[in-house]
Amino acid sequence: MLKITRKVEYALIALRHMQSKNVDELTSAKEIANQYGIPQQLLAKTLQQMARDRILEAVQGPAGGYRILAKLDRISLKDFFEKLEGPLGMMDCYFESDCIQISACNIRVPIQRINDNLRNMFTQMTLQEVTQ
Amino acid sequence: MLKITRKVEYALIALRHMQSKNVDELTSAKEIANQYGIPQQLLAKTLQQMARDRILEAVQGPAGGYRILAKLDRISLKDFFEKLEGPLGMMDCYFESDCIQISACNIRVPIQRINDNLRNMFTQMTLQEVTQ
DNA sequence: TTAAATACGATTAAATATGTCGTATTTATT
DNA sequence: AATAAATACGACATATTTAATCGTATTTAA
Repeated sequence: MLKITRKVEYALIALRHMQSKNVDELTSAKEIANQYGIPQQLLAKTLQQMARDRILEAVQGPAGGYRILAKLDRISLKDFFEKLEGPLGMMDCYFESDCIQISACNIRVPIQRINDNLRNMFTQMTLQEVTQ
Repeated sequence: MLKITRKVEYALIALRHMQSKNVDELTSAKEIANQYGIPQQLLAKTLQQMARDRILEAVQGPAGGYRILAKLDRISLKDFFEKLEGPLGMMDCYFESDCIQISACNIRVPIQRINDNLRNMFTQMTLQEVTQ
Protein backbone atom coordinates (compact mmCIF):
# COMPACT_ATOMS: atom_id res chain seq x y z
CA MET A 1 0.00 0.00 0.00
CA LEU A 2 0.94 3.63 -0.51
CA LYS A 3 3.35 2.76 -3.29
CA ILE A 4 3.97 5.13 -6.15
CA THR A 5 3.61 3.63 -9.61
CA ARG A 6 6.28 3.16 -12.20
CA LYS A 7 4.66 5.88 -14.24
CA VAL A 8 5.23 8.42 -11.50
CA GLU A 9 8.67 7.03 -10.84
CA TYR A 10 9.67 7.34 -14.49
CA ALA A 11 8.18 10.81 -14.69
CA LEU A 12 10.24 11.99 -11.74
CA ILE A 13 13.41 10.43 -13.12
CA ALA A 14 12.81 12.18 -16.42
CA LEU A 15 12.10 15.56 -14.86
CA ARG A 16 15.15 15.37 -12.69
CA HIS A 17 17.26 14.38 -15.64
CA MET A 18 16.01 17.31 -17.69
CA GLN A 19 16.56 19.72 -14.85
CA SER A 20 20.24 18.96 -14.90
CA LYS A 21 20.38 20.33 -18.42
CA ASN A 22 20.02 23.67 -20.09
CA VAL A 23 16.40 24.78 -20.02
CA ASP A 24 15.80 24.67 -23.74
CA GLU A 25 17.83 21.58 -24.44
CA LEU A 26 15.87 18.60 -25.71
CA THR A 27 15.98 15.11 -24.25
CA SER A 28 14.71 12.03 -26.08
CA ALA A 29 12.89 9.17 -24.46
CA LYS A 30 15.63 6.91 -25.72
CA GLU A 31 18.34 8.83 -23.93
CA ILE A 32 16.58 8.56 -20.58
CA ALA A 33 15.52 4.97 -21.09
CA ASN A 34 19.08 3.92 -21.84
CA GLN A 35 20.66 5.88 -19.08
CA TYR A 36 18.37 4.63 -16.33
CA GLY A 37 17.57 1.21 -17.73
CA ILE A 38 13.83 1.67 -18.06
CA PRO A 39 11.47 0.56 -20.87
CA GLN A 40 11.59 3.15 -23.60
CA GLN A 41 8.03 2.83 -24.87
CA LEU A 42 6.53 3.02 -21.44
CA LEU A 43 8.62 6.04 -20.60
CA ALA A 44 7.65 7.60 -23.92
CA LYS A 45 3.98 7.29 -23.06
CA THR A 46 4.55 8.94 -19.75
CA LEU A 47 6.44 11.78 -21.35
CA GLN A 48 3.67 12.15 -23.92
CA GLN A 49 1.14 12.37 -21.17
CA MET A 50 3.19 15.01 -19.42
CA ALA A 51 3.29 16.91 -22.68
CA ARG A 52 -0.50 16.76 -22.92
CA ASP A 53 -0.62 18.04 -19.36
CA ARG A 54 1.62 20.95 -20.36
CA ILE A 55 4.34 19.94 -17.96
CA LEU A 56 6.65 19.18 -20.86
CA GLU A 57 6.93 20.48 -24.36
CA ALA A 58 7.39 17.92 -27.11
CA VAL A 59 9.31 18.49 -30.33
CA GLN A 60 8.79 15.97 -33.09
CA GLY A 61 11.05 14.80 -35.85
CA PRO A 62 14.63 13.56 -35.68
CA ALA A 63 16.66 15.42 -33.07
CA GLY A 64 13.32 16.02 -31.39
CA GLY A 65 12.56 15.30 -27.76
CA TYR A 66 11.13 16.89 -24.66
CA ARG A 67 11.92 19.84 -22.49
CA ILE A 68 10.37 21.21 -19.33
CA LEU A 69 7.59 23.67 -20.05
CA ALA A 70 5.86 24.33 -16.73
CA LYS A 71 7.11 26.17 -13.68
CA LEU A 72 7.74 23.23 -11.41
CA ASP A 73 7.54 25.35 -8.29
CA ARG A 74 3.95 26.14 -9.20
CA ILE A 75 2.84 22.51 -9.43
CA SER A 76 2.00 20.71 -6.23
CA LEU A 77 2.85 17.07 -5.84
CA LYS A 78 -0.85 16.42 -5.42
CA ASP A 79 -1.64 17.97 -8.81
CA PHE A 80 1.25 16.13 -10.38
CA PHE A 81 0.12 12.77 -9.02
CA GLU A 82 -3.45 13.45 -10.04
CA LYS A 83 -2.48 14.46 -13.55
CA LEU A 84 -0.68 11.17 -13.98
CA GLU A 85 -2.83 8.80 -11.96
CA GLY A 86 -6.18 10.41 -11.36
CA PRO A 87 -7.85 11.32 -8.08
CA LEU A 88 -5.62 10.88 -5.05
CA GLY A 89 -7.45 9.08 -2.28
CA MET A 90 -6.84 6.18 0.03
CA MET A 91 -10.28 4.83 -0.82
CA ASP A 92 -12.41 5.34 -3.87
CA CYS A 93 -15.40 6.39 -1.81
CA TYR A 94 -13.57 9.63 -1.18
CA PHE A 95 -14.62 10.61 -4.69
CA GLU A 96 -17.22 8.12 -5.83
CA SER A 97 -20.20 7.30 -3.68
CA ASP A 98 -21.52 4.25 -5.44
CA CYS A 99 -20.30 1.93 -2.73
CA ILE A 100 -23.06 -0.59 -2.13
CA GLN A 101 -22.74 -0.75 1.62
CA ILE A 102 -22.07 2.89 2.16
CA SER A 103 -24.86 3.22 4.67
CA ALA A 104 -23.41 0.44 6.81
CA CYS A 105 -19.85 1.76 6.51
CA ASN A 106 -18.48 3.05 9.78
CA ILE A 107 -15.12 4.33 8.66
CA ARG A 108 -15.97 6.79 5.92
CA VAL A 109 -15.44 9.84 8.06
CA PRO A 110 -12.23 8.63 9.74
CA ILE A 111 -10.76 7.63 6.40
CA GLN A 112 -11.63 11.01 5.01
CA ARG A 113 -9.69 12.61 7.83
CA ILE A 114 -6.61 10.60 6.96
CA ASN A 115 -7.18 11.40 3.34
CA ASP A 116 -7.40 15.10 3.99
CA ASN A 117 -4.10 14.99 5.82
CA LEU A 118 -2.51 13.10 2.99
CA ARG A 119 -3.82 15.41 0.32
CA ASN A 120 -2.85 18.39 2.38
CA MET A 121 0.69 17.14 2.69
CA PHE A 122 1.04 16.60 -1.05
CA THR A 123 -0.59 19.94 -1.75
CA GLN A 124 2.14 21.61 0.23
CA MET A 125 5.05 20.01 -1.59
CA THR A 126 5.98 21.26 -5.04
CA LEU A 127 7.44 19.31 -7.92
CA GLN A 128 10.40 21.64 -7.79
CA GLU A 129 11.28 20.56 -4.25
CA VAL A 130 11.28 16.95 -5.31
CA THR A 131 13.19 17.19 -8.53
CA GLN A 132 15.66 19.93 -7.81
CA MET B 1 -1.63 4.73 -6.00
CA LEU B 2 -1.71 5.43 -2.28
CA LYS B 3 -4.70 3.21 -1.76
CA ILE B 4 -5.22 1.35 1.47
CA THR B 5 -5.89 -2.36 1.15
CA ARG B 6 -9.04 -4.23 2.06
CA LYS B 7 -7.13 -5.78 4.92
CA VAL B 8 -6.55 -2.41 6.50
CA GLU B 9 -10.07 -1.31 5.65
CA TYR B 10 -11.60 -4.36 7.30
CA ALA B 11 -9.33 -3.98 10.31
CA LEU B 12 -10.46 -0.41 10.83
CA ILE B 13 -14.11 -1.33 10.43
CA ALA B 14 -13.69 -4.08 13.00
CA LEU B 15 -11.88 -1.87 15.50
CA ARG B 16 -14.42 0.87 15.19
CA HIS B 17 -17.22 -1.63 15.63
CA MET B 18 -15.65 -3.03 18.78
CA GLN B 19 -15.04 0.40 20.19
CA SER B 20 -18.75 1.05 20.22
CA LYS B 21 -19.16 -1.81 22.65
CA ASN B 22 -18.26 -2.55 26.21
CA VAL B 23 -14.52 -3.07 26.56
CA ASP B 24 -14.63 -6.73 27.52
CA GLU B 25 -17.49 -7.71 25.27
CA LEU B 26 -16.61 -10.18 22.54
CA THR B 27 -17.34 -9.75 18.85
CA SER B 28 -17.25 -12.62 16.37
CA ALA B 29 -15.95 -12.35 12.84
CA LYS B 30 -19.37 -13.47 11.67
CA GLU B 31 -21.12 -10.59 13.37
CA ILE B 32 -18.92 -7.99 11.72
CA ALA B 33 -18.94 -9.73 8.35
CA ASN B 34 -22.72 -9.83 8.30
CA GLN B 35 -23.22 -6.31 9.50
CA TYR B 36 -20.86 -4.68 7.03
CA GLY B 37 -21.24 -7.12 4.17
CA ILE B 38 -17.63 -8.23 3.99
CA PRO B 39 -16.19 -11.73 3.41
CA GLN B 40 -16.11 -13.52 6.72
CA GLN B 41 -13.05 -15.69 6.13
CA LEU B 42 -10.96 -12.82 4.94
CA LEU B 43 -12.02 -10.69 7.86
CA ALA B 44 -11.28 -13.58 10.20
CA LYS B 45 -7.74 -13.78 8.92
CA THR B 46 -7.25 -10.11 9.51
CA LEU B 47 -8.60 -10.36 13.03
CA GLN B 48 -6.34 -13.33 13.67
CA GLN B 49 -3.39 -11.33 12.49
CA MET B 50 -4.33 -8.46 14.77
CA ALA B 51 -4.55 -10.96 17.60
CA ARG B 52 -1.03 -12.17 16.83
CA ASP B 53 0.04 -8.55 16.84
CA ARG B 54 -1.52 -8.13 20.29
CA ILE B 55 -3.93 -5.48 19.10
CA LEU B 56 -6.84 -7.81 19.76
CA GLU B 57 -7.38 -10.65 22.17
CA ALA B 58 -8.97 -13.80 20.75
CA VAL B 59 -11.22 -16.13 22.69
CA GLN B 60 -11.87 -19.53 21.17
CA GLY B 61 -14.82 -21.87 21.43
CA PRO B 62 -18.49 -21.15 20.93
CA ALA B 63 -19.48 -17.72 22.15
CA GLY B 64 -15.85 -16.80 21.53
CA GLY B 65 -14.67 -13.83 19.53
CA TYR B 66 -12.34 -10.87 19.73
CA ARG B 67 -11.97 -7.83 21.91
CA ILE B 68 -9.58 -4.91 21.86
CA LEU B 69 -6.44 -5.61 23.84
CA ALA B 70 -4.05 -2.76 23.07
CA LYS B 71 -4.23 0.87 24.02
CA LEU B 72 -5.17 2.33 20.69
CA ASP B 73 -3.89 5.77 21.60
CA ARG B 74 -0.43 4.26 21.95
CA ILE B 75 -0.35 2.78 18.46
CA SER B 76 0.57 5.05 15.58
CA LEU B 77 -1.09 4.64 12.26
CA LYS B 78 2.34 3.93 10.84
CA ASP B 79 2.87 1.01 13.21
CA PHE B 80 -0.63 -0.24 12.54
CA PHE B 81 -0.16 -0.16 8.79
CA GLU B 82 3.23 -1.81 9.07
CA LYS B 83 1.92 -4.57 11.31
CA LEU B 84 -0.70 -5.42 8.72
CA GLU B 85 1.11 -4.70 5.49
CA GLY B 86 4.81 -4.55 6.16
CA PRO B 87 7.22 -1.64 5.67
CA LEU B 88 5.54 1.59 4.70
CA GLY B 89 7.33 3.21 1.81
CA MET B 90 6.46 4.73 -1.52
CA MET B 91 9.23 2.70 -3.11
CA ASP B 92 10.84 -0.53 -2.04
CA CYS B 93 14.30 0.91 -2.27
CA TYR B 94 13.49 2.86 0.87
CA PHE B 95 14.10 -0.39 2.73
CA GLU B 96 15.76 -2.78 0.32
CA SER B 97 18.76 -1.78 -1.67
CA ASP B 98 18.94 -4.59 -4.16
CA CYS B 99 17.69 -2.40 -6.97
CA ILE B 100 19.74 -3.23 -10.01
CA GLN B 101 20.13 0.28 -11.29
CA ILE B 102 20.51 1.93 -7.96
CA SER B 103 23.70 3.63 -8.95
CA ALA B 104 22.03 5.25 -11.94
CA CYS B 105 18.92 6.22 -10.03
CA ASN B 106 18.56 9.95 -9.64
CA ILE B 107 15.46 10.11 -7.47
CA ARG B 108 16.38 8.02 -4.47
CA VAL B 109 17.03 11.00 -2.24
CA PRO B 110 13.99 13.02 -3.34
CA ILE B 111 11.72 10.03 -2.92
CA GLN B 112 13.13 9.46 0.53
CA ARG B 113 12.20 13.01 1.42
CA ILE B 114 8.60 12.41 0.40
CA ASN B 115 8.68 9.12 2.21
CA ASP B 116 9.92 10.68 5.40
CA ASN B 117 7.10 13.19 5.30
CA LEU B 118 4.60 10.44 4.74
CA ARG B 119 5.93 8.25 7.52
CA ASN B 120 6.14 11.22 9.80
CA MET B 121 2.52 12.05 9.17
CA PHE B 122 1.37 8.53 9.96
CA THR B 123 3.63 8.37 12.98
CA GLN B 124 1.82 11.35 14.38
CA MET B 125 -1.68 9.94 14.02
CA THR B 126 -2.87 7.30 16.46
CA LEU B 127 -5.26 4.45 15.84
CA GLN B 128 -7.48 5.93 18.52
CA GLU B 129 -7.93 9.14 16.55
CA VAL B 130 -9.03 7.18 13.54
CA THR B 131 -11.37 4.71 15.16
CA GLN B 132 -12.90 6.75 17.92
C1' DT C 1 13.55 10.00 -49.62
C1' DT C 2 15.10 8.30 -45.51
C1' DA C 3 15.69 7.94 -40.75
C1' DA C 4 14.86 9.19 -36.14
C1' DA C 5 11.97 10.99 -33.26
C1' DT C 6 7.06 11.65 -31.08
C1' DA C 7 1.87 9.88 -30.75
C1' DC C 8 -1.19 6.57 -29.30
C1' DG C 9 -4.65 2.72 -29.26
C1' DA C 10 -4.68 -2.26 -28.53
C1' DT C 11 -3.00 -6.14 -26.57
C1' DT C 12 -0.25 -9.17 -23.58
C1' DA C 13 2.25 -10.28 -19.42
C1' DA C 14 3.30 -9.90 -14.69
C1' DA C 15 2.39 -8.69 -10.20
C1' DT C 16 -0.56 -7.88 -6.52
C1' DA C 17 -4.74 -7.98 -4.08
C1' DT C 18 -8.76 -10.36 -2.91
C1' DG C 19 -11.41 -14.22 -1.87
C1' DT C 20 -12.33 -19.28 -1.09
C1' DC C 21 -11.48 -24.04 0.47
C1' DG C 22 -10.33 -27.51 3.57
C1' DT C 23 -9.03 -28.94 7.81
C1' DA C 24 -7.56 -28.54 12.59
C1' DT C 25 -8.23 -26.85 17.18
C1' DT C 26 -10.64 -24.95 21.09
C1' DT C 27 -14.38 -24.94 24.35
C1' DA C 28 -19.25 -23.88 25.95
C1' DT C 29 -23.37 -26.34 25.94
C1' DT C 30 -26.23 -30.32 26.11
C1' DA D 1 -19.10 -37.89 25.73
C1' DA D 2 -21.02 -35.62 21.78
C1' DT D 3 -22.11 -31.60 19.38
C1' DA D 4 -21.84 -27.17 17.61
C1' DA D 5 -19.89 -22.71 17.10
C1' DA D 6 -16.17 -20.26 17.24
C1' DT D 7 -10.97 -19.26 16.20
C1' DA D 8 -6.47 -20.73 13.45
C1' DC D 9 -4.18 -21.12 9.34
C1' DG D 10 -1.93 -23.01 5.11
C1' DA D 11 -2.98 -23.74 0.29
C1' DC D 12 -5.26 -22.56 -3.61
C1' DA D 13 -8.10 -19.82 -7.01
C1' DT D 14 -9.83 -15.66 -8.88
C1' DA D 15 -9.95 -10.86 -9.95
C1' DT D 16 -7.90 -6.58 -10.51
C1' DT D 17 -4.33 -3.56 -11.37
C1' DT D 18 0.05 -2.41 -13.06
C1' DA D 19 3.66 -2.82 -16.31
C1' DA D 20 5.33 -3.77 -20.65
C1' DT D 21 5.07 -4.64 -25.54
C1' DC D 22 3.23 -4.36 -30.29
C1' DG D 23 1.85 -2.18 -34.33
C1' DT D 24 1.09 1.68 -36.88
C1' DA D 25 0.78 6.59 -37.86
C1' DT D 26 2.75 11.15 -37.94
C1' DT D 27 6.31 14.64 -37.91
C1' DT D 28 10.45 16.71 -39.62
C1' DA D 29 15.65 17.31 -40.02
C1' DA D 30 19.10 15.79 -42.98
